[in-house]
Amino acid sequence: MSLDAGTRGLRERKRLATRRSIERSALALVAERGLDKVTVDEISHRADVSPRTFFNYFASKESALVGDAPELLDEAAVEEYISAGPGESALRGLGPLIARATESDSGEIETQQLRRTLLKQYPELFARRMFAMKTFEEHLVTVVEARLRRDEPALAEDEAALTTKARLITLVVFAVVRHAWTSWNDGDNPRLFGERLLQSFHQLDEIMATGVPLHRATA
Amino acid sequence: MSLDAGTRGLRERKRLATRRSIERSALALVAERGLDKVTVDEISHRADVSPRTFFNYFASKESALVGDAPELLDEAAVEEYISAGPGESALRGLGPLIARATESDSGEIETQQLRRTLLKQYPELFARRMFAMKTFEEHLVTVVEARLRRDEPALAEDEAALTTKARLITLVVFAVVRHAWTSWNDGDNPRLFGERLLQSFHQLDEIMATGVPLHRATA
DNA sequence: TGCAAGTTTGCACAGAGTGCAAGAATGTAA
DNA sequence: TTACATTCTTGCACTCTGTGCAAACTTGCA
Repeated sequence: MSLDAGTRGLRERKRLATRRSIERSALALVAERGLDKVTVDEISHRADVSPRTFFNYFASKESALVGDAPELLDEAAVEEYISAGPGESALRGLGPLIARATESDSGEIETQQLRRTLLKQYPELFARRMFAMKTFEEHLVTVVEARLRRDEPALAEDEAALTTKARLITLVVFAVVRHAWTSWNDGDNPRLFGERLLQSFHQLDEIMATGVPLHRATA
Repeated sequence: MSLDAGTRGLRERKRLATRRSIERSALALVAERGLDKVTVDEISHRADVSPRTFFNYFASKESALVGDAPELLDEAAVEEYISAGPGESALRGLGPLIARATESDSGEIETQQLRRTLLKQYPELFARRMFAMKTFEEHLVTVVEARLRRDEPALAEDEAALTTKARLITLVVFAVVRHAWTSWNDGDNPRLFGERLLQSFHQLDEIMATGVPLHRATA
Protein backbone atom coordinates (compact mmCIF):
# COMPACT_ATOMS: atom_id res chain seq x y z
CA MET A 1 0.00 0.00 0.00
CA SER A 2 2.61 2.53 -0.96
CA LEU A 3 0.26 4.95 -2.70
CA ASP A 4 -2.42 5.10 -0.03
CA ALA A 5 -3.27 8.77 -0.03
CA GLY A 6 -4.79 8.72 3.44
CA THR A 7 -1.75 7.61 5.35
CA ARG A 8 1.69 9.05 5.95
CA GLY A 9 2.56 12.63 6.64
CA LEU A 10 1.34 15.81 5.07
CA ARG A 11 4.53 16.00 3.06
CA GLU A 12 3.93 12.75 1.29
CA ARG A 13 0.29 13.54 0.61
CA LYS A 14 1.18 16.91 -0.85
CA ARG A 15 3.85 15.41 -3.01
CA LEU A 16 1.43 12.89 -4.44
CA ALA A 17 -1.17 15.59 -5.00
CA THR A 18 1.32 17.72 -6.90
CA ARG A 19 2.36 14.80 -9.05
CA ARG A 20 -1.21 13.97 -9.87
CA SER A 21 -1.97 17.58 -10.60
CA ILE A 22 0.88 17.81 -13.06
CA GLU A 23 -0.18 14.59 -14.73
CA ARG A 24 -3.75 15.80 -15.06
CA SER A 25 -2.73 19.16 -16.46
CA ALA A 26 -0.39 17.60 -18.96
CA LEU A 27 -2.93 15.07 -20.20
CA ALA A 28 -5.71 17.61 -20.44
CA LEU A 29 -3.66 20.13 -22.36
CA VAL A 30 -2.33 17.58 -24.80
CA ALA A 31 -5.79 16.20 -25.35
CA GLU A 32 -7.01 19.71 -26.13
CA ARG A 33 -4.20 20.97 -28.32
CA GLY A 34 -1.99 18.11 -29.39
CA LEU A 35 1.35 16.90 -28.18
CA ASP A 36 3.65 19.51 -29.64
CA LYS A 37 1.40 22.47 -29.17
CA VAL A 38 1.91 22.21 -25.45
CA THR A 39 4.92 23.44 -23.49
CA VAL A 40 6.19 22.54 -20.06
CA ASP A 41 5.58 26.13 -19.04
CA GLU A 42 1.91 25.81 -19.84
CA ILE A 43 1.56 22.51 -18.06
CA SER A 44 3.28 23.89 -14.98
CA HIS A 45 1.15 26.99 -14.98
CA ARG A 46 -2.05 24.98 -15.17
CA ALA A 47 -0.82 22.76 -12.35
CA ASP A 48 0.11 25.79 -10.26
CA VAL A 49 3.76 24.99 -9.88
CA SER A 50 6.87 26.54 -11.31
CA PRO A 51 8.41 25.01 -14.43
CA ARG A 52 11.39 24.13 -12.31
CA THR A 53 9.19 22.09 -10.04
CA PHE A 54 7.81 20.25 -13.02
CA PHE A 55 11.27 18.88 -13.64
CA ASN A 56 11.61 17.89 -10.01
CA TYR A 57 8.80 15.45 -10.64
CA PHE A 58 9.28 14.37 -14.22
CA ALA A 59 12.36 14.12 -16.39
CA SER A 60 10.50 15.28 -19.47
CA LYS A 61 7.18 16.36 -20.85
CA GLU A 62 6.62 12.86 -22.15
CA SER A 63 7.22 11.06 -18.90
CA ALA A 64 4.50 13.11 -17.28
CA LEU A 65 2.17 11.75 -19.92
CA VAL A 66 2.97 8.06 -20.03
CA GLY A 67 2.86 7.36 -16.32
CA ASP A 68 4.88 4.94 -14.25
CA ALA A 69 5.82 1.44 -15.15
CA PRO A 70 3.32 -1.12 -13.88
CA GLU A 71 3.53 -2.36 -10.31
CA LEU A 72 5.54 -5.42 -9.57
CA LEU A 73 3.80 -8.74 -9.53
CA ASP A 74 1.98 -10.14 -6.57
CA GLU A 75 4.42 -12.21 -4.51
CA ALA A 76 1.99 -15.04 -3.84
CA ALA A 77 0.92 -15.33 -7.46
CA VAL A 78 4.54 -15.47 -8.53
CA GLU A 79 5.24 -18.28 -6.09
CA GLU A 80 2.27 -20.17 -7.42
CA TYR A 81 3.47 -19.71 -10.98
CA ILE A 82 7.01 -20.84 -10.24
CA SER A 83 5.90 -24.01 -8.56
CA ALA A 84 3.09 -24.92 -10.93
CA GLY A 85 5.11 -27.84 -12.24
CA PRO A 86 6.01 -28.96 -15.75
CA GLY A 87 2.48 -30.08 -16.55
CA GLU A 88 1.51 -26.58 -17.58
CA SER A 89 3.65 -24.65 -20.04
CA ALA A 90 5.77 -21.87 -18.61
CA LEU A 91 4.51 -19.50 -21.25
CA ARG A 92 0.80 -20.09 -20.91
CA GLY A 93 1.01 -19.86 -17.15
CA LEU A 94 2.01 -16.24 -17.45
CA GLY A 95 -1.38 -15.34 -18.87
CA PRO A 96 -3.36 -15.46 -15.64
CA LEU A 97 -0.39 -14.11 -13.71
CA ILE A 98 -0.20 -10.92 -15.74
CA ALA A 99 -3.95 -10.65 -16.08
CA ARG A 100 -4.16 -10.55 -12.31
CA ALA A 101 -1.35 -7.99 -12.05
CA THR A 102 -3.19 -5.57 -14.31
CA GLU A 103 -6.35 -5.57 -12.24
CA SER A 104 -4.71 -3.42 -9.58
CA ASP A 105 -3.98 -0.41 -11.73
CA SER A 106 -3.13 2.66 -9.73
CA GLY A 107 -4.22 6.27 -10.13
CA GLU A 108 -7.42 7.99 -11.03
CA ILE A 109 -9.72 6.32 -13.53
CA GLU A 110 -10.17 9.41 -15.65
CA THR A 111 -6.44 9.90 -15.89
CA GLN A 112 -5.95 6.32 -16.93
CA GLN A 113 -8.52 6.61 -19.66
CA LEU A 114 -7.07 9.78 -21.07
CA ARG A 115 -3.65 8.22 -21.00
CA ARG A 116 -4.86 5.26 -22.99
CA THR A 117 -6.35 7.51 -25.62
CA LEU A 118 -3.12 9.43 -25.99
CA LEU A 119 -0.96 6.32 -26.08
CA LYS A 120 -3.06 5.16 -28.96
CA GLN A 121 -2.89 8.52 -30.67
CA TYR A 122 0.85 9.10 -30.34
CA PRO A 123 3.08 6.16 -31.20
CA GLU A 124 6.07 8.03 -29.80
CA LEU A 125 4.46 7.95 -26.40
CA PHE A 126 3.64 4.31 -26.82
CA ALA A 127 7.27 3.59 -27.62
CA ARG A 128 8.29 5.43 -24.49
CA ARG A 129 5.89 3.38 -22.46
CA MET A 130 7.36 0.19 -23.88
CA PHE A 131 10.76 1.44 -22.86
CA ALA A 132 9.49 2.07 -19.35
CA MET A 133 8.45 -1.57 -19.22
CA LYS A 134 12.08 -2.60 -19.49
CA THR A 135 12.49 -3.07 -15.75
CA PHE A 136 9.30 -5.02 -15.51
CA GLU A 137 10.45 -7.15 -18.40
CA GLU A 138 13.74 -7.95 -16.71
CA HIS A 139 11.96 -8.88 -13.54
CA LEU A 140 9.74 -11.22 -15.48
CA VAL A 141 12.74 -12.92 -17.05
CA THR A 142 14.09 -13.84 -13.64
CA VAL A 143 10.71 -15.19 -12.61
CA VAL A 144 10.55 -17.37 -15.69
CA GLU A 145 14.08 -18.51 -15.05
CA ALA A 146 13.09 -19.67 -11.60
CA ARG A 147 10.20 -21.59 -13.04
CA LEU A 148 12.33 -23.28 -15.68
CA ARG A 149 14.96 -24.22 -13.14
CA ARG A 150 12.32 -26.27 -11.40
CA ASP A 151 10.62 -27.73 -14.43
CA GLU A 152 13.75 -28.66 -16.34
CA PRO A 153 16.67 -29.54 -14.11
CA ALA A 154 18.66 -30.58 -17.13
CA LEU A 155 18.37 -27.15 -18.67
CA ALA A 156 19.26 -25.46 -15.41
CA GLU A 157 22.82 -26.69 -15.72
CA ASP A 158 23.42 -24.44 -18.70
CA GLU A 159 22.88 -20.93 -17.36
CA ALA A 160 23.11 -19.31 -20.78
CA ALA A 161 20.58 -21.63 -22.35
CA LEU A 162 18.26 -21.15 -19.43
CA THR A 163 18.35 -17.37 -19.76
CA THR A 164 17.93 -17.54 -23.51
CA LYS A 165 14.81 -19.60 -23.17
CA ALA A 166 13.41 -17.44 -20.40
CA ARG A 167 14.01 -14.36 -22.52
CA LEU A 168 12.22 -15.81 -25.47
CA ILE A 169 9.23 -16.72 -23.35
CA THR A 170 9.15 -13.26 -21.83
CA LEU A 171 9.40 -11.46 -25.14
CA VAL A 172 6.64 -13.52 -26.67
CA VAL A 173 4.44 -12.90 -23.66
CA PHE A 174 5.03 -9.19 -24.02
CA ALA A 175 4.02 -9.43 -27.64
CA VAL A 176 0.79 -11.06 -26.55
CA VAL A 177 0.22 -8.37 -23.92
CA ARG A 178 0.77 -5.70 -26.50
CA HIS A 179 -1.63 -7.38 -28.86
CA ALA A 180 -4.27 -7.69 -26.17
CA TRP A 181 -3.79 -4.10 -25.15
CA THR A 182 -4.34 -2.59 -28.58
CA SER A 183 -7.17 -4.97 -29.40
CA TRP A 184 -8.83 -4.04 -26.16
CA ASN A 185 -8.28 -0.36 -26.84
CA ASP A 186 -9.76 -0.62 -30.30
CA GLY A 187 -13.06 -1.37 -28.61
CA ASP A 188 -12.75 -5.08 -29.22
CA ASN A 189 -14.96 -7.02 -26.86
CA PRO A 190 -14.54 -7.41 -23.13
CA ARG A 191 -14.64 -4.70 -20.53
CA LEU A 192 -11.74 -6.07 -18.52
CA PHE A 193 -8.28 -6.08 -19.93
CA GLY A 194 -7.54 -9.35 -18.16
CA GLU A 195 -10.22 -11.11 -20.17
CA ARG A 196 -8.93 -9.77 -23.45
CA LEU A 197 -5.46 -10.88 -22.50
CA LEU A 198 -6.54 -14.46 -22.00
CA GLN A 199 -8.24 -14.34 -25.39
CA SER A 200 -4.98 -13.32 -27.01
CA PHE A 201 -3.17 -16.14 -25.26
CA HIS A 202 -5.74 -18.53 -26.60
CA GLN A 203 -5.36 -17.14 -30.11
CA LEU A 204 -1.64 -17.70 -29.89
CA ASP A 205 -2.27 -21.34 -29.08
CA GLU A 206 -4.42 -21.69 -32.15
CA ILE A 207 -1.84 -20.05 -34.34
CA MET A 208 0.98 -22.21 -33.09
CA ALA A 209 -1.10 -25.36 -33.37
CA THR A 210 -1.43 -25.17 -37.16
CA GLY A 211 1.21 -26.86 -39.26
CA VAL A 212 3.28 -27.95 -36.29
CA PRO A 213 6.58 -29.35 -37.51
CA LEU A 214 7.48 -32.76 -36.15
CA HIS A 215 10.01 -32.60 -33.38
CA ARG A 216 10.39 -33.95 -29.91
CA ALA A 217 11.10 -32.14 -26.70
CA THR A 218 14.85 -32.44 -26.31
CA ALA A 219 16.62 -32.00 -23.01
CA MET B 1 19.05 -0.03 -56.42
CA SER B 2 18.27 3.27 -54.81
CA LEU B 3 21.44 3.55 -52.75
CA ASP B 4 23.93 2.59 -55.43
CA ALA B 5 26.66 5.12 -54.86
CA GLY B 6 28.12 4.81 -58.33
CA THR B 7 25.08 5.84 -60.29
CA ARG B 8 22.99 8.99 -60.47
CA GLY B 9 24.26 12.53 -60.51
CA LEU B 10 26.93 14.21 -58.50
CA ARG B 11 24.24 15.75 -56.34
CA GLU B 12 22.93 12.45 -55.14
CA ARG B 13 26.37 11.03 -54.51
CA LYS B 14 27.36 14.05 -52.47
CA ARG B 15 24.20 13.88 -50.45
CA LEU B 16 24.81 10.26 -49.56
CA ALA B 17 28.43 10.99 -48.69
CA THR B 18 27.40 13.76 -46.32
CA ARG B 19 24.82 11.55 -44.67
CA ARG B 20 27.34 8.79 -44.16
CA SER B 21 29.90 11.23 -42.87
CA ILE B 22 27.49 12.54 -40.26
CA GLU B 23 26.56 9.01 -39.22
CA ARG B 24 30.17 8.03 -38.86
CA SER B 25 31.06 11.11 -36.85
CA ALA B 26 28.12 10.65 -34.54
CA LEU B 27 28.82 6.98 -33.90
CA ALA B 28 32.51 7.53 -33.35
CA LEU B 29 32.05 10.37 -30.92
CA VAL B 30 29.40 8.57 -28.90
CA ALA B 31 31.56 5.47 -28.77
CA GLU B 32 34.42 7.56 -27.43
CA ARG B 33 32.63 9.73 -24.92
CA GLY B 34 29.16 8.38 -24.26
CA LEU B 35 25.76 9.41 -25.52
CA ASP B 36 25.15 12.55 -23.52
CA LYS B 37 28.69 13.86 -23.56
CA VAL B 38 28.30 14.56 -27.26
CA THR B 39 26.53 17.52 -28.82
CA VAL B 40 25.19 18.07 -32.28
CA ASP B 41 27.69 20.87 -32.67
CA GLU B 42 30.57 18.50 -32.13
CA ILE B 43 29.19 15.91 -34.49
CA SER B 44 28.65 18.51 -37.18
CA HIS B 45 32.11 19.92 -36.73
CA ARG B 46 33.70 16.50 -37.07
CA ALA B 47 31.64 15.83 -40.16
CA ASP B 48 32.62 19.20 -41.64
CA VAL B 49 29.13 20.53 -41.97
CA SER B 50 27.27 23.26 -40.15
CA PRO B 51 24.97 22.29 -37.29
CA ARG B 52 22.11 23.54 -39.40
CA THR B 53 23.00 21.06 -42.09
CA PHE B 54 22.99 18.28 -39.55
CA PHE B 55 19.32 18.94 -39.01
CA ASN B 56 18.70 18.94 -42.73
CA TYR B 57 19.68 15.30 -42.67
CA PHE B 58 18.50 14.06 -39.30
CA ALA B 59 15.69 15.14 -37.05
CA SER B 60 17.70 14.55 -33.91
CA LYS B 61 20.99 13.40 -32.54
CA GLU B 62 19.49 9.99 -31.91
CA SER B 63 18.18 9.41 -35.39
CA ALA B 64 21.67 9.90 -36.77
CA LEU B 65 22.76 7.07 -34.50
CA VAL B 66 20.09 4.43 -34.99
CA GLY B 67 19.97 4.44 -38.78
CA ASP B 68 17.09 3.90 -41.12
CA ALA B 69 14.34 1.38 -40.79
CA PRO B 70 15.10 -1.86 -42.61
CA GLU B 71 14.44 -2.15 -46.30
CA LEU B 72 11.16 -3.47 -47.49
CA LEU B 73 10.84 -7.14 -48.20
CA ASP B 74 11.77 -8.76 -51.45
CA GLU B 75 8.71 -8.82 -53.71
CA ALA B 76 9.26 -12.32 -54.97
CA ALA B 77 9.82 -13.77 -51.51
CA VAL B 78 6.63 -12.12 -50.32
CA GLU B 79 4.66 -13.65 -53.17
CA GLU B 80 6.09 -17.04 -52.32
CA TYR B 81 5.13 -16.62 -48.70
CA ILE B 82 1.60 -15.52 -49.43
CA SER B 83 0.90 -18.45 -51.69
CA ALA B 84 2.66 -21.12 -49.66
CA GLY B 85 -0.68 -22.65 -48.77
CA PRO B 86 -2.24 -23.70 -45.47
CA GLY B 87 0.09 -26.67 -45.07
CA GLU B 88 2.74 -24.49 -43.48
CA SER B 89 1.86 -22.17 -40.61
CA ALA B 90 1.64 -18.47 -41.44
CA LEU B 91 3.86 -17.65 -38.48
CA ARG B 92 6.67 -20.08 -39.12
CA GLY B 93 6.80 -19.12 -42.77
CA LEU B 94 7.90 -15.65 -41.80
CA GLY B 95 11.18 -16.99 -40.42
CA PRO B 96 12.92 -17.60 -43.72
CA LEU B 97 11.27 -14.54 -45.23
CA ILE B 98 12.71 -12.17 -42.69
CA ALA B 99 15.99 -14.01 -42.49
CA ARG B 100 16.44 -13.39 -46.18
CA ALA B 101 15.46 -9.75 -45.85
CA THR B 102 18.18 -9.08 -43.28
CA GLU B 103 20.97 -10.43 -45.48
CA SER B 104 20.90 -7.29 -47.63
CA ASP B 105 21.76 -4.78 -44.95
CA SER B 106 22.84 -1.44 -46.34
CA GLY B 107 25.69 0.84 -45.38
CA GLU B 108 29.26 0.33 -44.35
CA ILE B 109 30.16 -2.73 -42.31
CA GLU B 110 32.10 -0.80 -39.69
CA THR B 111 29.20 1.59 -39.19
CA GLN B 112 26.79 -1.29 -38.78
CA GLN B 113 28.97 -2.92 -36.18
CA LEU B 114 29.40 0.24 -34.15
CA ARG B 115 25.70 0.82 -34.34
CA ARG B 116 24.99 -2.62 -32.94
CA THR B 117 27.32 -2.03 -30.04
CA LEU B 118 25.63 1.23 -29.19
CA LEU B 119 22.12 -0.17 -29.54
CA LYS B 120 23.11 -2.77 -27.01
CA GLN B 121 24.68 -0.21 -24.71
CA TYR B 122 21.87 2.36 -24.77
CA PRO B 123 18.35 0.98 -24.33
CA GLU B 124 16.93 4.38 -25.24
CA LEU B 125 18.43 4.03 -28.67
CA PHE B 126 17.14 0.52 -28.93
CA ALA B 127 13.65 1.75 -28.10
CA ARG B 128 13.97 4.36 -30.80
CA ARG B 129 14.97 1.72 -33.26
CA MET B 130 11.95 -0.35 -32.34
CA PHE B 131 9.81 2.67 -32.96
CA ALA B 132 11.41 3.12 -36.36
CA MET B 133 10.31 -0.42 -37.18
CA LYS B 134 6.69 0.66 -36.92
CA THR B 135 6.30 1.14 -40.66
CA PHE B 136 7.92 -2.15 -41.40
CA GLU B 137 5.65 -3.78 -38.87
CA GLU B 138 2.55 -2.37 -40.48
CA HIS B 139 3.71 -3.55 -43.86
CA LEU B 140 4.21 -7.01 -42.47
CA VAL B 141 0.69 -7.06 -41.07
CA THR B 142 -0.77 -6.51 -44.53
CA VAL B 143 1.39 -9.27 -45.94
CA VAL B 144 0.20 -11.70 -43.29
CA GLU B 145 -3.37 -10.63 -43.93
CA ALA B 146 -2.97 -11.52 -47.59
CA ARG B 147 -1.64 -14.90 -46.66
CA LEU B 148 -4.47 -15.60 -44.24
CA ARG B 149 -7.06 -14.53 -46.77
CA ARG B 150 -5.86 -17.35 -48.97
CA ASP B 151 -5.36 -19.99 -46.32
CA GLU B 152 -8.59 -19.40 -44.44
CA PRO B 153 -11.42 -18.18 -46.64
CA ALA B 154 -13.81 -18.50 -43.74
CA LEU B 155 -11.78 -16.07 -41.64
CA ALA B 156 -11.46 -13.64 -44.51
CA GLU B 157 -15.13 -12.80 -44.24
CA ASP B 158 -14.57 -11.14 -40.90
CA GLU B 159 -12.17 -8.29 -41.63
CA ALA B 160 -11.66 -7.41 -37.99
CA ALA B 161 -10.87 -10.96 -36.97
CA LEU B 162 -8.50 -11.30 -39.88
CA THR B 163 -6.57 -8.20 -38.89
CA THR B 164 -6.49 -9.22 -35.26
CA LYS B 165 -4.96 -12.53 -36.10
CA ALA B 166 -2.49 -11.02 -38.54
CA ARG B 167 -1.42 -8.54 -35.88
CA LEU B 168 -0.84 -11.20 -33.30
CA ILE B 169 1.28 -13.19 -35.70
CA THR B 170 3.28 -10.12 -36.61
CA LEU B 171 3.88 -9.07 -33.04
CA VAL B 172 5.02 -12.53 -32.03
CA VAL B 173 7.35 -12.68 -34.99
CA PHE B 174 8.82 -9.36 -33.97
CA ALA B 175 9.37 -10.73 -30.50
CA VAL B 176 11.26 -13.63 -32.02
CA VAL B 177 13.31 -11.26 -34.16
CA ARG B 178 14.16 -9.20 -31.14
CA HIS B 179 15.16 -12.30 -29.23
CA ALA B 180 17.35 -13.51 -32.06
CA TRP B 181 18.92 -10.12 -32.41
CA THR B 182 20.02 -9.75 -28.82
CA SER B 183 21.08 -13.38 -28.57
CA TRP B 184 23.14 -12.92 -31.67
CA ASN B 185 24.62 -9.72 -30.32
CA ASP B 186 25.55 -11.34 -27.05
CA GLY B 187 28.00 -13.42 -28.99
CA ASP B 188 25.75 -16.43 -29.05
CA ASN B 189 26.68 -18.79 -31.82
CA PRO B 190 26.31 -18.24 -35.54
CA ARG B 191 27.97 -15.59 -37.63
CA LEU B 192 24.90 -14.86 -39.69
CA PHE B 193 21.89 -13.25 -38.13
CA GLY B 194 19.61 -15.24 -40.40
CA GLU B 195 20.81 -18.48 -38.87
CA ARG B 196 20.29 -17.26 -35.35
CA LEU B 197 16.81 -16.15 -36.29
CA LEU B 198 15.83 -19.60 -37.45
CA GLN B 199 17.15 -21.00 -34.19
CA SER B 200 14.87 -18.68 -32.25
CA PHE B 201 11.90 -19.73 -34.36
CA HIS B 202 12.72 -23.30 -33.59
CA GLN B 203 12.97 -22.57 -29.89
CA LEU B 204 9.56 -21.00 -30.01
CA ASP B 205 8.16 -24.20 -31.47
CA GLU B 206 9.63 -26.17 -28.62
CA ILE B 207 8.22 -23.81 -26.05
CA MET B 208 4.75 -23.86 -27.51
CA ALA B 209 4.81 -27.62 -27.89
CA THR B 210 4.96 -28.31 -24.14
CA GLY B 211 1.73 -28.66 -22.24
CA VAL B 212 -0.44 -27.94 -25.25
CA PRO B 213 -4.06 -27.54 -24.18
CA LEU B 214 -6.56 -29.63 -26.06
CA HIS B 215 -8.48 -27.71 -28.65
CA ARG B 216 -9.31 -28.03 -32.29
CA ALA B 217 -8.85 -25.58 -35.08
CA THR B 218 -12.18 -23.78 -35.28
CA ALA B 219 -13.33 -21.98 -38.40
C1' DT C 1 26.80 30.90 -70.79
C1' DG C 2 22.90 31.37 -68.10
C1' DC C 3 18.87 29.99 -65.66
C1' DA C 4 16.24 26.56 -62.68
C1' DA C 5 16.45 23.63 -58.92
C1' DG C 6 18.62 21.88 -54.97
C1' DT C 7 21.96 22.48 -50.97
C1' DT C 8 24.48 24.78 -47.33
C1' DT C 9 24.91 28.10 -44.04
C1' DG C 10 24.18 31.92 -40.54
C1' DC C 11 21.02 34.07 -37.70
C1' DA C 12 17.37 34.57 -34.63
C1' DC C 13 14.43 32.40 -31.79
C1' DA C 14 11.44 29.06 -28.82
C1' DG C 15 11.58 25.28 -25.97
C1' DA C 16 13.82 21.38 -23.08
C1' DG C 17 16.43 20.31 -19.29
C1' DT C 18 20.05 21.06 -15.26
C1' DG C 19 22.92 23.02 -11.34
C1' DC C 20 22.81 26.01 -7.74
C1' DA C 21 21.51 28.59 -3.81
C1' DA C 22 17.99 31.16 -1.35
C1' DG C 23 13.88 30.70 0.95
C1' DA C 24 9.41 28.39 2.35
C1' DA C 25 7.05 24.45 4.43
C1' DT C 26 7.04 20.47 7.26
C1' DG C 27 8.66 17.18 10.89
C1' DT C 28 10.39 16.59 15.51
C1' DA C 29 11.83 16.93 20.00
C1' DA C 30 12.46 19.68 24.12
C1' DT D 1 5.73 27.24 21.70
C1' DT D 2 10.36 27.30 20.13
C1' DA D 3 14.32 25.84 17.78
C1' DC D 4 16.52 23.12 14.49
C1' DA D 5 16.89 19.59 10.73
C1' DT D 6 14.98 17.96 6.60
C1' DT D 7 12.68 18.32 2.50
C1' DC D 8 10.37 20.99 -1.23
C1' DT D 9 9.82 24.98 -4.17
C1' DT D 10 11.35 28.52 -6.83
C1' DG D 11 14.13 31.86 -9.68
C1' DC D 12 18.14 32.45 -12.28
C1' DA D 13 21.62 31.53 -15.44
C1' DC D 14 23.11 28.59 -18.67
C1' DT D 15 23.68 24.75 -22.35
C1' DC D 16 21.63 22.15 -25.80
C1' DT D 17 17.97 20.81 -29.21
C1' DG D 18 15.35 21.87 -33.04
C1' DT D 19 13.03 25.11 -36.68
C1' DG D 20 11.94 29.04 -39.94
C1' DC D 21 13.83 32.06 -43.02
C1' DA D 22 16.61 34.23 -46.46
C1' DA D 23 21.05 34.82 -48.58
C1' DA D 24 24.84 32.53 -50.89
C1' DC D 25 26.49 28.78 -53.23
C1' DT D 26 26.51 24.33 -56.23
C1' DT D 27 24.86 21.31 -59.66
C1' DG D 28 21.89 20.07 -63.74
C1' DC D 29 20.68 21.21 -68.13
C1' DA D 30 19.74 23.67 -72.41
